[in-house]
Amino acid sequence: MTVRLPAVKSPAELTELFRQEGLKITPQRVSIFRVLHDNLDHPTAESVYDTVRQEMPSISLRTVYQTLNDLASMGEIGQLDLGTGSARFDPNLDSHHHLVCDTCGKVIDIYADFDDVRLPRRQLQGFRVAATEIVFRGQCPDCSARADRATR
Amino acid sequence: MTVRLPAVKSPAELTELFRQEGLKITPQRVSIFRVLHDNLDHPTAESVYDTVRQEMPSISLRTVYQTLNDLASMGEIGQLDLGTGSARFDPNLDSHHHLVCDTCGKVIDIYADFDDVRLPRRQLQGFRVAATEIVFRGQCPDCSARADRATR
DNA sequence: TTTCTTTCTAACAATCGTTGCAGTTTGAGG
DNA sequence: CCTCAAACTGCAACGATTGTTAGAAAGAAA
Repeated sequence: MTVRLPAVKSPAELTELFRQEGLKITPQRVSIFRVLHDNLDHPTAESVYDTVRQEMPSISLRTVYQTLNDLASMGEIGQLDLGTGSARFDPNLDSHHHLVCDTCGKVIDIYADFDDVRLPRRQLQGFRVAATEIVFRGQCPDCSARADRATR
Repeated sequence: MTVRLPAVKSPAELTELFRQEGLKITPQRVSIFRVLHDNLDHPTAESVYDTVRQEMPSISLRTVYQTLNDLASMGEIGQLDLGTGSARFDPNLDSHHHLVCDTCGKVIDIYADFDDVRLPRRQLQGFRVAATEIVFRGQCPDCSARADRATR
């Protein structure tokens, strides 16, 4: 098990990338880039929307989804489904794993390689494995405390 | 890494369990029990519905959801969200992991304990981990073949 | 700068999986 | 049988996400 560090792309870099792809640079997109860069969390489309709307109240949720999907298909951000109802976008591209609170939905990154999580060929049955995701599920300290209080 | 075997509960056992809980034994429920028992797959509510409907055309999708949720909250089946659009119910309760085809959504059980997948306390930050899920993502043999054919 | 083409955005409607609700039906104990 | 709480059905509603389209705006060319 090895420990590593996160890494994200800046708004300027993303802007340049869009330009190279022949995509237009709009204030909406730049705003979204900024929010993603300032956010090491795992925001939902809705939460990016809420943040962007503070500086650009007219933006539509549709545009946020569109831009996040574009970024995801360009491979610039990741997309997670952790069973919390809505998809989460992950500005952190490093291969990493997740610690999820089943009570409040909070998500924490785990930077660690579990080198021995490999399947023997016999179990693969011809599958080509492209990625291995590990999700640790449980309760965050806040929710644990709240639960303890309720039981008393 | 250790290898183990699956296990499921029979319709009779589930019936008995419901009786003990004071829940009624209805033909709908028994039908659903049977389908789950014959199914080592990871059916969606919709697919259980389709199967049950063959012998009981009048059953409603609502009832299927209801019963599956009941079973899940009694801890008799598991519930998975593997990002394939809809929730999957897992009649297999043994702790196990999953191999998912990102193209067609097929899910295969992996019976193996990865004993060394543990988080050091320093990374836990007070979290209580209740379960560890490992998802291997990739392409199943069928979809690989189809993709190869398309590229040629 | 003006014009033109192309792409984007906003608004709205539609879809999908799932759940809430209201009225009707039914299993199980008396 | 009867009764009655519990379960069933059908449908409406809901949250997340996507399709559509008219109008606006960006970038290129003149």
